[in-house]
Amino acid sequence: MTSSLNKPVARPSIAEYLISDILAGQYRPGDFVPRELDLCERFAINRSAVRSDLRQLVDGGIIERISGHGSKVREYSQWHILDPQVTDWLTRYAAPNPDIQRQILAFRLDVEPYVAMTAAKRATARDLVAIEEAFEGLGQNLRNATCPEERRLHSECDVAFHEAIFKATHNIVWAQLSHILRPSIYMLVSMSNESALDPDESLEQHRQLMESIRLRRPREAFSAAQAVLAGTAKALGLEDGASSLGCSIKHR
Amino acid sequence: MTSSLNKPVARPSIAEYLISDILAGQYRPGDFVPRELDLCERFAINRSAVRSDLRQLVDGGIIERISGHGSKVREYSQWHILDPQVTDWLTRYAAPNPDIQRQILAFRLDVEPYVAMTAAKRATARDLVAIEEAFEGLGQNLRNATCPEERRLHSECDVAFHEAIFKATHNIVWAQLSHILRPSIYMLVSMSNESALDPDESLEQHRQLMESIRLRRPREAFSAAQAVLAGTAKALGLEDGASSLGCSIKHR
DNA sequence: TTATGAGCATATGTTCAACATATACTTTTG
DNA sequence: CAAAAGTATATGTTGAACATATGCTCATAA
Repeated sequence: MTSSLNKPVARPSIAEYLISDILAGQYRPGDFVPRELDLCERFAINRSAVRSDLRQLVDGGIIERISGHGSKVREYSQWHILDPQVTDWLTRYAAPNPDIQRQILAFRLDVEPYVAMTAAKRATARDLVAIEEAFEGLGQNLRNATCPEERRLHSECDVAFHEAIFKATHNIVWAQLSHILRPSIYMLVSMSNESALDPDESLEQHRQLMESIRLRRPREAFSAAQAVLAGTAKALGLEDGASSLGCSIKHR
Repeated sequence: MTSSLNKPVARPSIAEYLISDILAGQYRPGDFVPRELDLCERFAINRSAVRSDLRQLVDGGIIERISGHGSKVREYSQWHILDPQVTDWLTRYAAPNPDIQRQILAFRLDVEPYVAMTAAKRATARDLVAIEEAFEGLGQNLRNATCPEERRLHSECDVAFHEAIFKATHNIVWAQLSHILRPSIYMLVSMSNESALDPDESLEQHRQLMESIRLRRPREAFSAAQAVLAGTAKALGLEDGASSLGCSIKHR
């Protein structure tokens, strides 16, 4: 019975422990992590569990296993940063590399205006409901920036807002991509919401984006999405990189 | 010694067997696949191996495991079609759903012109080498459409061509996305290359795309990429869906 | 002295069997 | 007839034994 209460807590998996150490610089690309048997002893679990966790790291492109030798940390560029699991780890266990932040933001700047534009053409009433509900949540959890729980809710709604727009394209690839990007987006909005920025302005930008989609004005939706992301970039102090990349979509 | 020769052949994994049966309609969404012990007996392997393979299917979002009950096939919409493994299975074991083809093509129509445009702005000499090498390969394996091996090579080069352009954006997210899209792109180019279409025209379209990137003409690259994809759509007989979606990028 | 190969130490890869837990169905009892 | 207890059956977890791959050491011969 009590064990059922402990279960949800879940042991911080060895994967998470190792990720944490890797991101902290304890093990760097090219280094070898401790061998399986040492990990077994250290965490007092069996080898099957260790190997299961190590496999997660392999799937994420984070380590490379060499038979009879050990598990080597791969170069950062090899990591599967579009793997939801990997991005989730990055979100929780690292102040991610600013360069990675910038590149993810640059990618969103490339992509989201188009997604918004497509959504403006194809969104159904049901899609609008989802977008609107997320927007309501944004407004409700706006003020109490002091409470961590409120902040978390606000970020969740922000993510849900963007996710609903992806879904409104009615293209499975975009929809799936939104799932993949979810942790990345969460990371970016969390960080940007912590920054000191006018919340009312941000809310207004989101509102304009939503309205453009509702009124089926693709070009306005395009611009509105750009504005929202520009706000995020500004909050993160990444305007430079963002603007230099933003040019890739200012051609309309 | 001989075993080392047999290894590369590899047993068709249970995952592949099940996928094949699922795609053939043997097991449909909502159905349960045979239980683990039956699969053990059927393929004469141990349960660990079976479970390992089933886990692959779970990772791909294809089945859902219910403790104490069985493994249920999930709805197609739940499948992780951006997972390279999944798309690879789809490529090899199914004449994929035409609707999925259309949506993937629609996605590429949304995305690749932008990727090409960005590549035209940022491509280095080294990037151009990769693009050019792939293009050379395209030309060399053009004529002998009779030989399956030549056809395979041609498709490989086509994929490499697109992949090199993704890489030339110098954005890790686009680069990773190219890896994820790789099997999908391979599937599409293979099918389009089997269709009767003027190979010289296709080659010329690729050449124009390459030249636009070399000469740093983003807007031309944008149009050229559209042309290449339009050719693919035409070859697949998907012009309708493609054009209805293509409007999402005809706004320049 | 150096290059090569056999053999050994060590690490990961694979398989197997036993036990734990979760779910569905059946039976029993009020 | 309904609810609860019990049972059957499936998946989940664990631990040990064995197989294979890799790197290192040492002996031997050119």
